[in-house]
Amino acid sequence: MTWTDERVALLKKLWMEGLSASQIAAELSGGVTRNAVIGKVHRLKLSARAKPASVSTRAKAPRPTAPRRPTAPASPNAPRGTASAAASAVSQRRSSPAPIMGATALKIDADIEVETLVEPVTKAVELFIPPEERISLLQLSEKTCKWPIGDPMSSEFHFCGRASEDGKPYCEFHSRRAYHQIDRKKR
DNA sequence: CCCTGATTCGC
DNA sequence: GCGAATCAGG
Repeated sequence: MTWTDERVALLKKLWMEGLSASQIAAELSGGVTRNAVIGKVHRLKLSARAKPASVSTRAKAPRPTAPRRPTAPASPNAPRGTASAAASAVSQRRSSPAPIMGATALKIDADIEVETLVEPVTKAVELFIPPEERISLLQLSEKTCKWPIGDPMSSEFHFCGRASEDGKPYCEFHSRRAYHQIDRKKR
């Protein structure tokens, strides 16, 4: 398939409406992949989309230096898994499914982070952790699941604490809760 | 594992 | 110009 004016127009429209590249690819007929969409979007120089304002930290140009095209169709080899054992420093700043916000007044500014502080702790906890396994904030380590459970204001508040594997911040169960799309539907 | 956009570079 | 492969991140 080629990029006809119509297809490009639709691409622009959908992209500006905020649809993801894969969604747009699905709309456009012909085996168009999301990569094709993204590539086109870049060529059209319209990757801006509906940016709120500022936050244009575009400092991300890796430049791997290594050749990218293997030429061979499907290489059984997976040159992945590079160096990762030396992990060590476990940066654990953001990405907390539930807000830890104390009652203290932390200046929140007008950041977008706010949305994150809204729906996390819906109703009851979906996973019961035996009291023996519960751990407090101070007991968290690099190998414990850091999924918060309960009301931060309550004395019942605790963290999952089960083993988190491979440098991940959460155990397998909560890793899904954290990353996997919950309502991947819509459209 | 799922997904997102960003980038590179052979074609 | 195109887009698969790859990266980096949630």
